[in-house]
Amino acid sequence: MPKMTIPLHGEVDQTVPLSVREVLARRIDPQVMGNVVAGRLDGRPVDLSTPLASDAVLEPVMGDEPLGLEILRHSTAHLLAHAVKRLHPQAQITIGPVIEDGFYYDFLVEPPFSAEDLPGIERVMREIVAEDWPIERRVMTRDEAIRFFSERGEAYKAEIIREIPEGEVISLYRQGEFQDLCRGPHVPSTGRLRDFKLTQVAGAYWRGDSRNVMLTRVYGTAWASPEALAQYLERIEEAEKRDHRRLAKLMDLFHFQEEAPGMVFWHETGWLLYRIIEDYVRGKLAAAGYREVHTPLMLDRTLWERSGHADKFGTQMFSVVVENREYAIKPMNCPAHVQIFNQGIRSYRELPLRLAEFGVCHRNEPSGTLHGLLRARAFVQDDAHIFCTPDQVEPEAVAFIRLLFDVYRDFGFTDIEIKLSTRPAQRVGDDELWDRAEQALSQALQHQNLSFAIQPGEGAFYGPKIEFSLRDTLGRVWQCGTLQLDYVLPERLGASFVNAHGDKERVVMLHRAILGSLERFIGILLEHHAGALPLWLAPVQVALLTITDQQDGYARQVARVLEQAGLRVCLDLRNEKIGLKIRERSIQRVPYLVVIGPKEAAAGRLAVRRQNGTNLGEISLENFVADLTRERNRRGLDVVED
RNA sequence: GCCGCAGUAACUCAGUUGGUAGAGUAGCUGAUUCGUAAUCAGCAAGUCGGAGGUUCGAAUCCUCUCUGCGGCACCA
Repeated sequence: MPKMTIPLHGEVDQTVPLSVREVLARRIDPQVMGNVVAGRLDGRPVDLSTPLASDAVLEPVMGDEPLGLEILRHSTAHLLAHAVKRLHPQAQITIGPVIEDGFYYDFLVEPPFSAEDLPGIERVMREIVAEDWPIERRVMTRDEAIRFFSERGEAYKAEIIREIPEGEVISLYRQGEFQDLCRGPHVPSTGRLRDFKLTQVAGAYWRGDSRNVMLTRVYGTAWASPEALAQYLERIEEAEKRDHRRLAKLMDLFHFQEEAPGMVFWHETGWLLYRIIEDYVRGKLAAAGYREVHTPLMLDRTLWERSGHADKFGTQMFSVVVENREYAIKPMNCPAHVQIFNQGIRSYRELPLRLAEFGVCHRNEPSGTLHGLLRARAFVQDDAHIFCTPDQVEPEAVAFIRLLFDVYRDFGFTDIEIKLSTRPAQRVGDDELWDRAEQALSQALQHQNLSFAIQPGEGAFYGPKIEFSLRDTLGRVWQCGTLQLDYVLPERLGASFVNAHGDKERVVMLHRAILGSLERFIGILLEHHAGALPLWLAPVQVALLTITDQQDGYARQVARVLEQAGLRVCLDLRNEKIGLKIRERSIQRVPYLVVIGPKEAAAGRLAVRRQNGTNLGEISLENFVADLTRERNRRGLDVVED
């Protein structure tokens, strides 16, 4: 409904104060009133029960607008806590905020809930809804509130109240026998909460700190209508269908197994995809003046001590002991690249020197974090280090950002988030150096009219950095690209050059990656496209499907022509029905399926259909090759014209 | 690493209170030569993640351990 604004002049009767609900009910159709969850008084969200004390401007807050949904979800979080307390009076309530698409509530409860407890909790929630308790606000002093919760054994609530700043109003909301500390506002009664579902349980640390106790977190979702709830649940299902680990099985790309946790077994088709991407980036880097190198997988521990990695990340490095020497498997390539830079005496004339490497890195990621390709222990980055003079930092940054956007566009990603992380409290280098470094990076971004967020204090101790994140079709954000300025590593590993005056000068290093880990990027790509990769990336681009063995000869000829045009072809001559062949290749996400029967063989043509089921009808081989070549070469710029 | 859950045939899963494992798909064999998302029949297939324990007897109960899944913390 259109936003309604009610100026209250003349509506407020000082002797008998009206509530927000009463005033709104005078203007709003009773049926519509059922969707009003709260009011906005001079722009401030308030409960419907709020008495109107003075003239103001009042608007209704509908359940399906963003603020209204937030209120619904927050009230549903209270409902959840209410149900939990009813089932487990000894449980302690802590916090229950609204999050994207839902809410959660953290409890201290022994033993912790498991997923089987959710239906029972949900049942009690629905009972409380049926009881339709009014939700009432009241205000307490700090001491009253602390005493109130302490007496009820709610130590966490009391702790939260102690930390509320002086002068802030402390309000509680009551529904039946349950009361919770809350700023509000809330829906007027529990009967208003209908379209919700508890989705999962998980452990979560009190205050997000792993040194604290682990609480039990219950996640839920709530919406303004059954349709909206159903739509959300469908969206979740859709996302599950896109899971890259599931797609990998269907498409026969890779697998994991117990003996190599977090490390990928790439199958033939998956490795083909991997090489397509690696070769593409390799070409881009070469064109941008990078030199590709290759360095050892493991290096003596002493080098990592000198570089500072052993100190900071030692526990996350794999190591091997042989003949009393300890080698650390590299978690990154940079110290090795410095070794290459350090061979001989470098002149300023050689700078900038850009060293790239597709080297396998290993990081002992904590076991609980592994997640298919998206968080692996062995991976390859499109990694490179630029050794340059301080003056070259900005132009190098500009060139890098251009290259990065070029690459992202080819992969079909245009929605990029940029964050600049500036000097942290713990850092090395003087302020003047940091001023210059931060300015070089931010000017490089501004130079290209890119908008970016600043994350103050989030830079690495050795220099500021820019992070580039992609937003995929499901709206999820993935950090991929990075550009980091580093003054420390050259210092620690003694990397310098001779400047134009013949003096030795410390070189500046830029760490940079565009895709980040190739493994992770492939996982993102698969989920982004639901496995249906753009033509240029598809490991198999065309499947030729024969109707009977009478067409084998013609199909072979067609395959040869397509292969000569540089297309990746699968020739399916099996004695199977065409329906089965189409089904299998569709599941494998082959972009183009070509049916070859007696008709096509006789006419020397092709019956073409897309992976998504669109039938393109009969095409000549010549036109087919031309169309596909064009589509392939367009890469990310392709707009499929159906 | 922490909390919860799970691990049964190549894959997806079923297997009531303990009584020596079952389906669909894939595979193999045979038949079928077929027009746009599953042709039919037969056969074969499992130390029930691993180790230990309880028991006359364990996929099932207990302990330990590994791996995976969902979160949390972490992510150079």
